[in-house]
Amino acid sequence: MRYNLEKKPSRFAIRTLKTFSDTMFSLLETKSFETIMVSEICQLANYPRATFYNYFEDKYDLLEYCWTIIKDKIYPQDFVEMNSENRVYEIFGRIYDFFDEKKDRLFRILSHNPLEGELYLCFKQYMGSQILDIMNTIHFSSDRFLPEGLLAEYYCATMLLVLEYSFLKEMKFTKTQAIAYLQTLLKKG
Amino acid sequence: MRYNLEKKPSRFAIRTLKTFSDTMFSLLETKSFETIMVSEICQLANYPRATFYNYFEDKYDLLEYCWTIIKDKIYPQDFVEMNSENRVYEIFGRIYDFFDEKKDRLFRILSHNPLEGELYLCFKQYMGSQILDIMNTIHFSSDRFLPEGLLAEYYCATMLLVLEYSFLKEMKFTKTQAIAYLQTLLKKG
DNA sequence: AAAGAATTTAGACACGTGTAAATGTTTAAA
DNA sequence: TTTAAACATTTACACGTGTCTAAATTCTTT
Repeated sequence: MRYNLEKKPSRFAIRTLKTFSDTMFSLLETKSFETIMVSEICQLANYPRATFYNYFEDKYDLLEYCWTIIKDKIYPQDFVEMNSENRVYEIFGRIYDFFDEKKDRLFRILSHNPLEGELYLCFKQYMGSQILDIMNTIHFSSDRFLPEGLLAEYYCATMLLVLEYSFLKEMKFTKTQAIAYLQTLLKKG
Repeated sequence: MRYNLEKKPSRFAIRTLKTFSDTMFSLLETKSFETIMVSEICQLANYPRATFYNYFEDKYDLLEYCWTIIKDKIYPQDFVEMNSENRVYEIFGRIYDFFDEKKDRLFRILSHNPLEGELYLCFKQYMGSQILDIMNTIHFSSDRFLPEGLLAEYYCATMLLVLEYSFLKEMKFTKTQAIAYLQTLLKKG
């Protein structure tokens, strides 16, 4: 990201960032991320290429910015007050709800972007890093045998797996089904 | 892959494929995959760029070919005769041994290619797809509640996680440690 | 409303990529 | 040894990328 998101953005920046991310999202409903070109984004957004590069390193950078917009809507700040045990399932449930809410647009995008494609990988990676951050804040007292970091990554990977199966592969689990599967895998069932 | 690996390769092809993959491997010990250019590979391999493109789509394609060379050395064909229960740990053990054997070169390569880099991702993805293929041949009778595919992916992801921790992150588990951790996570411990 | 700061713009540039056509070279079989 | 197919080489080209500059425009602040 070339533009500094920390400081208060100018009207310039707000307008430009929104235009570029909107354009990316709508392009993704049209074609695969691989075939989307910076020039194309700029043409649709009615900005010269130089402006694009004022804000983003490349198209991957813009994509990641798009995910951060989504994230702000998924993760409210009230995780800390929950008890450790149920936090995993609470978080999982929220992410499930978010996906469920946006599933129309999600499926439209995925119809052009296969599971082996770049978009899918980038998104999965981003979700993973976000969930891992949350998992790392949880102290799992139950299991002293395993290293903490390993356990956090294990929880994260398993959550991602069930989410993936619930929404992105052929089978579409309901929320209760998905949580039951997660509990079984995490041996709480 | 532009070159058809199914048919019997000519002397030309054998020589060329080996030269390119050797060059890639030795370049990876020198610098990051991101900074390696096709032109650079060709210069070191003493082949014109056009020859490269006769064999490979791009540098990612060559990288994947490099993995297939490694794979042939990891996976002997005698998996089928093992009983389902222990096959997971047997496979895990073999992959552990393979990594352990090659760890010097591995660390040299990783010193130029960080965990967030392309090389690491590509490799992980390739290992994942290979392990998943094997897992899908195993029928897990114990758990009828969970969908088969989900279970296979779960085993695959968990194995990858422990391998990653054993070799690629700061902590270096011994083989028995690693297997014990895997067993605990898969709730057999 | 005006000065100063920040942003946008247009165009040119060097670079790596991947393709295509024409031209040599090697291979293996008759 | 000859011959045709397969392969390698050379060369040239079109394309997208990312960088940079200086001028024009828009925003912010006073």
